Amino acid sequence: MKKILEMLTEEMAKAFEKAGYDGALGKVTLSNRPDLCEYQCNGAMAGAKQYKKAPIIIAEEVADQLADSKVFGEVTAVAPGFLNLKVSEAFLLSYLEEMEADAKFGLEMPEKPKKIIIDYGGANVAKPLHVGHIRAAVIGESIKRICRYAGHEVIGDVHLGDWGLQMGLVITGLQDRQPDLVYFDETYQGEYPTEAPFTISELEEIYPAASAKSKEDPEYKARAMEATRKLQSGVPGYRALWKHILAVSVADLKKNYGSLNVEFDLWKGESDVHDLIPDMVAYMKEEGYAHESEGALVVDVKEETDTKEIPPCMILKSDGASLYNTTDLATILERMNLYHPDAIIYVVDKRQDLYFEQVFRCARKTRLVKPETELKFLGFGTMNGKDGKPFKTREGGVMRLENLIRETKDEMYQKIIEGRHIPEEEAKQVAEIVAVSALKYGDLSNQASKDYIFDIDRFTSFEGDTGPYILYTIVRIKSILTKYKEQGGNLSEVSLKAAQNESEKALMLQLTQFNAMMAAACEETAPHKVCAYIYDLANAFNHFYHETKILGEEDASRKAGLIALLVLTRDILETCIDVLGFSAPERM
RNA sequence: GUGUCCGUAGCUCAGUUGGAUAGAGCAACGGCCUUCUAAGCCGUGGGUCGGGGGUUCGAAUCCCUUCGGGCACACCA
Repeated sequence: MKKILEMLTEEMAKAFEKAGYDGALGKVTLSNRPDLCEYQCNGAMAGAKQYKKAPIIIAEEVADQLADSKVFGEVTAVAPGFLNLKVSEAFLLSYLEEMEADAKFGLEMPEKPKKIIIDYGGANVAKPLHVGHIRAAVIGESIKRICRYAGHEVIGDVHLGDWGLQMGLVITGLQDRQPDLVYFDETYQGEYPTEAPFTISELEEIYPAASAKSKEDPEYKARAMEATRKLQSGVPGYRALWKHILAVSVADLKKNYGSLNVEFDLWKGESDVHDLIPDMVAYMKEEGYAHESEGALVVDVKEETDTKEIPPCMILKSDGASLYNTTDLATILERMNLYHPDAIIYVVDKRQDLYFEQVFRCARKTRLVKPETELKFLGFGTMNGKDGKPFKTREGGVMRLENLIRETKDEMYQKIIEGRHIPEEEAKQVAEIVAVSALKYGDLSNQASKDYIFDIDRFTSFEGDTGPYILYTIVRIKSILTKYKEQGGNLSEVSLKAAQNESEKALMLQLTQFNAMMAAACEETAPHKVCAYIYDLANAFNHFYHETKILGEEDASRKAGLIALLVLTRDILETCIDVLGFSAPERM
């Protein structure tokens, strides 16, 4: 289904042509003076020079051609040459009817859907998620859902940090605590236990302790490195232990991501590509892409057009060990082999911009990807505290994601029971749903690439541009629809009617923008556009709601028309919050 | 130093890709509930779009310059 602006532009282009001007001048845009008109066309001014005519003359001539337009209800030429436009109620109604009948509310599906992999986890095994992980999770999840809704095939990958020295540290730390574990007996031949010899909270204690110790004690670090080596070379006990660590960790991560409605299709990690590295490195050497520099193996990635210095992409350290670049490149290789994606999107802290630029260039140069494969870096900004500096706990430490979520839920719960009489169980459930909306909307309503200030009081507020406000609006609609059904109404028997007043028309016009908005949000990977849209839509609805009696409407046909409008509004709002990654309760 | 992003109301942020009088929310003030959820709606005040120059009919938006800030610059991830 065409976007409404496209249809209006076509109509306007015809009018320009009929009046003897270039149809390309007929571009219609949303009005920036809603007090004067709904849409506008500035083509007359653009064409003034070309035709050596006063813009207002051109505008008037074009307006004359639209006198009996079925699309525009009102066209006025205004000095110096604006064409101020209002659409006809009949056209608006037909547009909404078509939208309503469409499964995607008028959003056109791509002719060739793309296969997209989104890498948006970055969680590390044996380490708890902290606030730094929330943006990747929230933004990545939303982009995944937006692209999926827009008709693409999207695979979300958590890409765990499950390999390397950090695992060696955990294993060494564990060995000190439980030296008699069968896993450390290298002569052991039997089956290993299926139960892990530790819990997630023990794991979370072990890692920081081991990490701290290795920094001051070189001997300890050497042991950890040896453990890492044994793990990577496949010593059975170490592998078995590692599998336990992975399983216990992943279960915990799933729980935490799950509490934010974040789900991954793939739980792959750095370990999955370990075996691909030797061949990949050999290939890069053989083909002459990689060369030695200061003892390390690197691939030059600078280009002549660069204005800045781009350091080479390092493949192997001077001690021959692989590093982050190596696994990232091997991961690209694996993804291409297994999934043949058209695009890979990395939702990562924007500080890694240059690093990913190097990796992408290296992947292209060494032909790990096809020339047409898109590698996209979607960098997000830092989450800061009210002081504008990176978010910290009151004590100054890094806050665990779990705690942040819990605090937000507690805050929400307090607000919900304040001055209300809601059963405790329901209040708790609602608090969870609303808290997730507060956190996610607070994050997503900002442009991803910018830093933003995390303000729990603001995000959990029911007033203003917040998640709870959006949910409240949806709940209001649901409440009316429920009552309508209780009064014997049937939602499947209602049909839209032409707008009868300004607030109703404004709401309808806002609804028509859905497809264009969603297409832009997908194209630009910009969830904040969805937020801005639903905020406007919620405002338009609340304005309309205030002025219109719905259940009290006496004309049954008109009432059914209003109900149909409510249903469509609810569906659009719920579709939008769903792609943002949260949902609305029935009551609140 | 090089590169890069940013600077819009007291605070937090938009700004439809160059259009009319730069918009929201919060905070402040004033109205609206015997009527579908007032967690709402309506209104008032608040701006040299960091500064300067340019491009043109027209600039918060494009170019140059300058000031201020964030971030990144090969053996971490």
